[in-house]
Amino acid sequence: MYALVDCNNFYASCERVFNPALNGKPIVVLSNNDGCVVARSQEAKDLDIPMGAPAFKFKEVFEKKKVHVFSSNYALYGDMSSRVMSILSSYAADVEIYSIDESFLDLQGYDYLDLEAYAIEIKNKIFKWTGIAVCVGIAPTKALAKLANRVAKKFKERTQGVYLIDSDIKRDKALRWCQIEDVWGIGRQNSKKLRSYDVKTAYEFTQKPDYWVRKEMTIVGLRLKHDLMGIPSILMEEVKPKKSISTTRTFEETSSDFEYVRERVSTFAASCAEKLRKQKSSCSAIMVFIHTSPFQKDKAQYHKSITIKMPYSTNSTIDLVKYAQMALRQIYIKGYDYKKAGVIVLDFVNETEKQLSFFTSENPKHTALFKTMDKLNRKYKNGKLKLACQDLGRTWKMKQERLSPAYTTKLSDIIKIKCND
DNA sequence: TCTGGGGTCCTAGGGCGA
DNA sequence: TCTGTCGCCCTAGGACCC
Repeated sequence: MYALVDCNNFYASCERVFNPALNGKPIVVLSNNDGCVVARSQEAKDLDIPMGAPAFKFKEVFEKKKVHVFSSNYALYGDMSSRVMSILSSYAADVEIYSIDESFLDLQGYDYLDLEAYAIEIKNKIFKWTGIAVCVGIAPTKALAKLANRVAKKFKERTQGVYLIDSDIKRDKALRWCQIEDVWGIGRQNSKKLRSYDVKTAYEFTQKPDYWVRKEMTIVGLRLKHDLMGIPSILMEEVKPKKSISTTRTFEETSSDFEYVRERVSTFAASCAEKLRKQKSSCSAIMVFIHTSPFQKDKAQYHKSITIKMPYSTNSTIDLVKYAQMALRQIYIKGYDYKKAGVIVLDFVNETEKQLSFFTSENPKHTALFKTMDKLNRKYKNGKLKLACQDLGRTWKMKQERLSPAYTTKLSDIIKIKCND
């Protein structure tokens, strides 16, 4: 059996833990740059504020309905997440951290326990120790555990936040209840396609023949179908090293100026280089993309990406910026209004296992140079050392107008309690 | 005025060597 | 030596997740 433990309205719950005055009030948390709604409390959901709603379009609703709006506070959410995950690790030998707010627990060999009671214990301990409410779904496969969790969340009163699918009858009942677009792994495109074939529920999906599912939805769809039927096909995953690192941003305004885009791409490449050095890796390929705003439909659209293989693997900011600019020159076309760009680095090797190239290699001085630069940048966060091709006047900071304190990770932000004696 | 960012996996189709 | 086929690798693009 597998358990899926999922935190309820995670970002909103984190904000509430240290600010109980928010209990019962609608809360939304915005994405980077305060762009879209990425998390909502139940009260905000009840106000029909959709996931992904652009914040500027809902400004009036927020004011009118007294919605508490927060910028993403990743320091807080990351720390709260690791507290929850560390509790979970004491309940199963194999825990797969699936995302910041959910984990799968492999409960094979735990059949001698009363699994429902076990799940209630997990739920209660997490709430007691962190203040975060979770729901637990337990089933013979991961996709069914996801579904069980959905049932637990939807019928919280009846299930007390815990639901077990442990019989064919319960499985069929849940599958018939679950709309096709709500199935884990069925996205917008696939649900549209399935609906066009009159497949409306998870149950109807499992009734389609294998060859049909394989043909329409590739091997991924077929694995999902089997998993939903109770045949384990999506297995626990171990922590794998990263295959790519990216830095991508939407611009504050559109720009057709090459120099502006070049500066942005250089800064993104520099950021990737820093992330690479942090995890002690080098990369040997770099991908750069640029595109116009898909929302400005009246304007000419363009999006293009290019991958460049480098002659040696490197994590030097100077090298990565050089190759990123080289890539940009190949895809940039004058006359378009660009809105977004990004740099993705690929093909990693361990920093210490770099393959030497016969003709060209990384300048050995760069290693020492960037070691020092990283050290200084960690120490003096406000006076960042940069390359000259980056905008030196700009302290690149995303819009975060409604950021809550980093209660658990910054000494100056720790809550102070007044004692009246 | 203002619509996120960071990932993974899979497939089709072309190039290429055995 | 020529040609066809198979399978591997690579890339771009699309789908999915949170």
